[in-house]
Amino acid sequence: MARTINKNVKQDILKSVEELVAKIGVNSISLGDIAKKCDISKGTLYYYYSSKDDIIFDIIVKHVKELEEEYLEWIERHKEDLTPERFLSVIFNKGVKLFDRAKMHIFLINECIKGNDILRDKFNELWFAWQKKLEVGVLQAFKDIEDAESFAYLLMLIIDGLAIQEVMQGKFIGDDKLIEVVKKIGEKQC
Amino acid sequence: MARTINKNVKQDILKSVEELVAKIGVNSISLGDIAKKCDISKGTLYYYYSSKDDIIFDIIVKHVKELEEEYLEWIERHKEDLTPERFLSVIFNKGVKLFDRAKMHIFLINECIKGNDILRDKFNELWFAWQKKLEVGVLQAFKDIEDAESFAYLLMLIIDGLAIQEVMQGKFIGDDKLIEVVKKIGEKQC
Amino acid sequence: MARTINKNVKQDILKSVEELVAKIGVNSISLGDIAKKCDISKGTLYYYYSSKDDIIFDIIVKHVKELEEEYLEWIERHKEDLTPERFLSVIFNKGVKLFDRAKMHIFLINECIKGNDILRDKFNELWFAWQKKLEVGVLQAFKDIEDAESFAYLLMLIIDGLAIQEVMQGKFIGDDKLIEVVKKIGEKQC
Amino acid sequence: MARTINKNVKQDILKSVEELVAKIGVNSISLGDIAKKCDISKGTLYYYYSSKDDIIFDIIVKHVKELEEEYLEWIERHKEDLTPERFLSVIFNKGVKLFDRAKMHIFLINECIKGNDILRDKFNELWFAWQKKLEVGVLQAFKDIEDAESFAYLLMLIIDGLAIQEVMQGKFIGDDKLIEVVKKIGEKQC
DNA sequence: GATGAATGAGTTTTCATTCAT
DNA sequence: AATGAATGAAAACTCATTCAT
Repeated sequence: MARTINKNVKQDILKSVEELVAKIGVNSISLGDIAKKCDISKGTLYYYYSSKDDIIFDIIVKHVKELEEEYLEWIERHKEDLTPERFLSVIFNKGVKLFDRAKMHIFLINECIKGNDILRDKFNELWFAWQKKLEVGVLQAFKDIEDAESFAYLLMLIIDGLAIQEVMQGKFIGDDKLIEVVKKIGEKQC
Repeated sequence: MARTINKNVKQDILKSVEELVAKIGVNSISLGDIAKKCDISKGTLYYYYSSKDDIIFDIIVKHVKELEEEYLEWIERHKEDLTPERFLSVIFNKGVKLFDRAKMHIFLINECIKGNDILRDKFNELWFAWQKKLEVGVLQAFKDIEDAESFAYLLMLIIDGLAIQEVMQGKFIGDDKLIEVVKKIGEKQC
Repeated sequence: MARTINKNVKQDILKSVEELVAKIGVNSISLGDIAKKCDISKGTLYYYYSSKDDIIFDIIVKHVKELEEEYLEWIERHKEDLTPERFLSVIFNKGVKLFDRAKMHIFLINECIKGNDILRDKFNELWFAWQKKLEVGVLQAFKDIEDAESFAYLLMLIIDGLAIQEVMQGKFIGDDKLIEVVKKIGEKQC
Repeated sequence: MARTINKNVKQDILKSVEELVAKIGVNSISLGDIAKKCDISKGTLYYYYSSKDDIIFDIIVKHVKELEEEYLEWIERHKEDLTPERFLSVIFNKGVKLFDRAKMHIFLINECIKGNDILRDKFNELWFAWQKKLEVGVLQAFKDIEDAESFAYLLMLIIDGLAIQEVMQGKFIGDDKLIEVVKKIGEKQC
């Protein structure tokens, strides 16, 4: 019998899992939790996904795609007045935090490094694609930048670092100070 | 009265767990695995530690302490010729990576954010203490630095970001480029 | 090697176990708990007692003996003015409750019926001996009593029933009412 | 493995647990024992009940409800000729004993007092409800009774006491004598 | 398409008991 | 006389997965 997959059910599942992952992490959610949240049976879950890993894979793709899309949208809206401050502000202050996905971000990374190479490679691929798009924004915001690629890379590191800070609820020095420091990199020097 | 715990067994356990955590992550190791690796019974494990969390707690303390110690040692050895390049090099290239603890670092963070507040607060406390020590190094390496605190904070973010990169085996742009970029922050500008 | 048993240590153990049993029940206390409360090692515990059951056995003997002694002492003190009310009052209101041992009483009974026949027979033997002594008190308090034996037996049932009420924290009707009801049994009727 | 669909799995479990509890007590039965007796897996047990306490809770409700029902049925059948003797006889001789549940009764009480307040309150609630129904029987059997409430309470104490006697296999004086003694309470006095 | 009963291998944890010192 | 390190068997509980319906 050929399977006819109902897209709506799949999306329902993903949305529910996303919420659960963001709350309690990948390892802590059981398929029972997911089924209950979706108001479907565990059997149905297995009709749409062949394993728990399968679900997580889809979540990762969705997560990075959404981060990217929301970023691109923002850049598009502000392309006229893209000052370094505003650019860095959206990256830092609103970056992973804006989308309220810091926790999921870290949880997913953790899942990737537990041994699932396919998952990890997919995440890296998507992450790298985003970095390339970040470069475009960097060039727009910092006219005099010398090495936009390295700068974009640095921003990605900082985003990951901030995600960790966010989930760890560490002492944050404040956006203004952070922006002030990083801004210098893109500015002309003597 | 006062229990004299066999230090060797406790250290044996910690070392084994460290290796296992670095290999397969906190959630993936069972107490059975640990006991087998140490060649002791599960009962003995509980003689030394009252729970799995207890063990992880000790691991975290050990992990951050060691990172700190090795860093301080390095700074001490190089205090005569602490150029910005060398300083950033040890932080970035050798930071978490040097000690081959990136994976454990991320795994431990993940463990912290799963809901164990005590664990998380301890990690934050230790991490903040290290940041303060980093500030001292920053001041030594960058004579003209304006805001050493923010810079040290940035470095911590980058270290976390690099740890993620390391465990995810993402495309790394190379230390030289990264150092070049970050160095600018500490330099005088027009 | 002949064992030289230190009476004081044994008494220390018994006292501690008694307190623990009264608080959390026989099954819930571990030898570790006992050792900690006595401030001795588990090994020492095994020097004085060959098993957990051994300890419980001693506790039971001590428990019933003390109940009996305190009762006899009280009867002796009040033999001059032993009204039915006072007698029933001490049996009911102060019976098991007086000695604050209701919980232990029930816990011990439970232990006995779990399969340990030796324990059970010992308890019964002691309990029956006490019943016989109760009969003497009954005869003193109720001059016109017809069947003192049955009455004493009834009192034993009530004491057990009250012990259960006590530990279950059920709704108690009040001593006065209970005394009033039971008193009738011992009184002349038309 | 042959999967035999059993619609009455929950009832099977309860019945098996009841038998085991009556035989060896609550603490002594493991979920493994139960599963084996029901010929199901431990997993299945947890499919129907979320914990051991959950099972015991159901057992308690069932136990008290059944005691009550059988008593009410009996009263209904004998309402025409409810002499004091017959009434007391069914309460004492057949009360807890009749239904062969004395052991379970005590075991359940013991479970309640070990710290499980919810269990205890439930038991008390049910027990009190039964006492109220006993009062009705008392009024029917003893026309001249003054304080039916206290008398019913006394009967409850005696039932508990008899349950203990039963499980402890103590020396029983005989129903006739006990009935004779208690009967006096309900009779007119000078 | 969808279900939910059933599973079994896995997990963490407890604890009475032993024994060399 | 006393200890405490070590154990192993058993406990309660979890959960991804299967499959007949």
